Amino acid sequence: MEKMYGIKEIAKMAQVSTATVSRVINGSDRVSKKTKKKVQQIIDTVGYIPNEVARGLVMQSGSKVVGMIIPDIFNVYYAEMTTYIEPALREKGYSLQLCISNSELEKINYYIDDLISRKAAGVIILSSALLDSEKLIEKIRRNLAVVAIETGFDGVDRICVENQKGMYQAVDNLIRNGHRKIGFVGYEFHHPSLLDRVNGYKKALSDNGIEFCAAYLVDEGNSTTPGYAGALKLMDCQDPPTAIQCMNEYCAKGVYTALMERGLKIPEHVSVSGFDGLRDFKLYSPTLTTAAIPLKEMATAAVELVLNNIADGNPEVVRTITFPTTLRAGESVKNIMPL
Amino acid sequence: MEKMYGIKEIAKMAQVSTATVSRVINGSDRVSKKTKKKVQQIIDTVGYIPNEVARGLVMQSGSKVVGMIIPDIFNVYYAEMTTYIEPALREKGYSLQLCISNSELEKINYYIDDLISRKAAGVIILSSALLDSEKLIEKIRRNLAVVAIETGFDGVDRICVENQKGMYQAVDNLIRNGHRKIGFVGYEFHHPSLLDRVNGYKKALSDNGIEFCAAYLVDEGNSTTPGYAGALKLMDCQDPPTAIQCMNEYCAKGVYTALMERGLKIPEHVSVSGFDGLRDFKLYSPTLTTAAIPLKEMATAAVELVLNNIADGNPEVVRTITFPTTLRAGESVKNIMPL
DNA sequence: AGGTTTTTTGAAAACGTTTACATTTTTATT
DNA sequence: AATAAAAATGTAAACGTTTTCAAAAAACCT
Repeated sequence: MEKMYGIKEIAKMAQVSTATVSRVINGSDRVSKKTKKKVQQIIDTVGYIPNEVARGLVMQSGSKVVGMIIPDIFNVYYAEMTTYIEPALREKGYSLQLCISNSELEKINYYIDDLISRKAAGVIILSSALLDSEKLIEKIRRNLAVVAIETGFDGVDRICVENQKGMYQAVDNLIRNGHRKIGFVGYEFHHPSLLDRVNGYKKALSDNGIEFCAAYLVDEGNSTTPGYAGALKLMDCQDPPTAIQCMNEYCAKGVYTALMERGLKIPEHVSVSGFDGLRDFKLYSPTLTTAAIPLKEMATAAVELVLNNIADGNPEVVRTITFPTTLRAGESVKNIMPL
Repeated sequence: MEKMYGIKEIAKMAQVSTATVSRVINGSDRVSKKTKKKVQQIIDTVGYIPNEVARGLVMQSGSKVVGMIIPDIFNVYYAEMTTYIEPALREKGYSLQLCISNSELEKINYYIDDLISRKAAGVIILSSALLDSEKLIEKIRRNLAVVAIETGFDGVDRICVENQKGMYQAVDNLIRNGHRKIGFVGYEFHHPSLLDRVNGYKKALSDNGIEFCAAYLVDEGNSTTPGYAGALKLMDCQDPPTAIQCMNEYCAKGVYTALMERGLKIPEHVSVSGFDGLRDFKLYSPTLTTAAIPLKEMATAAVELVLNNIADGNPEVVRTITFPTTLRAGESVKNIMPL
């Protein structure tokens, strides 16, 4: 990693001042065609690349980096988010610093300090856990443009999903297909969003005059293994449900496996309905009827918002953008309505 | 995003010089206990966080950032890599800049320039495509500590997998279980590693005196959908194979689905064998027999190597570290050897 | 006390840029 | 050809740190 050419060397070679070189680099300014050409030539031949660090220092612009704090890149929900956010940022000239938090407050703290000290321009926070450190939020707000996606963070701009309404629709759809015994797999409280979903389930039932049955609500966690276990548990009820609503698609995955192993066909024997609409699960067979979250739109909105906040500073009064889900019909729900 | 305290403000408040404050911040140096305490107190109360940008500039240390260029974060292979690499870097005080390339050379070029201009310390490159831009590699080598993982990059330190040997073992295992009609799903040439795997398959056959049958080699791509199609194609042979070896686990996923849909039990009717050993696919049922790549060890080695190169500069003569695979027995292979 | 060593501190340069302001050159106007 | 206006260029300060070197203060000897 030998000594790089700097603007000074370029200036000397071109026999102009560093100011002129700087102006050439940054295009815009007024430089004569002749010198511009001369300087550009030298820049090209030596392959000079401006030092963003120095630039950031003098311009007080911070480095054009946006941090993204996520619990886990392995979870396809976050992976898909990342897939959308990174290009959107890059398009605007920003780089993405990936920060994997495991939902640990300590790590989040570390990353925030890191981003601040690196003069990152902003941060997008995704978290599956409720965070409520007043001090942390204050620190973030003072130093970074910030937006949170579906997170318990209060006091910063947020991108949200209509979890309750979405779940209501999904369950209502089951009911409209004649189901009245509807199990719910994947309950676990560690995030308000999840609670909202369960409330949507309950509300759909009660609005349709169906009594909530505790045995139908399986609360063993919201990933694949609990989904698997949950489906088995439901099928072992003395009066098993005819349909299963899942907290998310990880659960649905487990439910599919469990039902298949039991020799129960979807949707002939049991209907299944999901939540999230992730790209990775589109290959299910039979295709899953699911309440799809507009992940891409959310990602775009988050980037837009954070860029806004970079430009204008975080707003005094926080904004919340809420996205609706869309019920995407698949083959996993059967109409059992008596004619 | 108000004006932050700088070292100057701290110095003024503490009534010392900036040099002293700097020394306190960086611990090590010789400062009297009294002043150290005084300064530290002020730092703590105002919540001063040093400006890494300025620090990087004067120290010529570059920013403590390592880029990671990957084709696609959605692919769990890369997601799992990322999961291991990020914490390993963080532990050493480095941040990860995520660069999603879609295997496009143009984007890779962009990211490299970006990393260089930001004075990143190094870059870890994963690529599913063969890259051979002499000029690009030269530029990388001159400006960044670099290591490539399983990539066609020549001329930089590399982390590799014994693809051929691994596939040989996997297929050999099928043969030892009595299979002689062995299909291969997922062939697609866009990377040397994949070719190596196919060669391993062929070699295992020939070493065991089994003639290679072109109809058994399905080359429609190496992801889930082609895996699905490939399995159907194989089963439609007039003399279908008794076992299917997959290029990777995405293929295996498709194969599983296809066989299930055909009502073919694994391993009773058809044995299936995979490659990669990714965490995400451990939930398969029946569990997949697979040639597992030591992803975590590779990630650790990559980080170690890149840190070495950050410290000592890229070596004159490139190093290659090759990792063996491990055959992980699951339930997907049945022994049909006649007794 | 006085001198010597050691410890602690500060002043100022340096890192690689951008930019306000001043100066020089070119162009336009008469 | 002289002058005014516009365009191009250069000088030097600034960004927030670290660090070298020198100076001041403290500690230790006789």
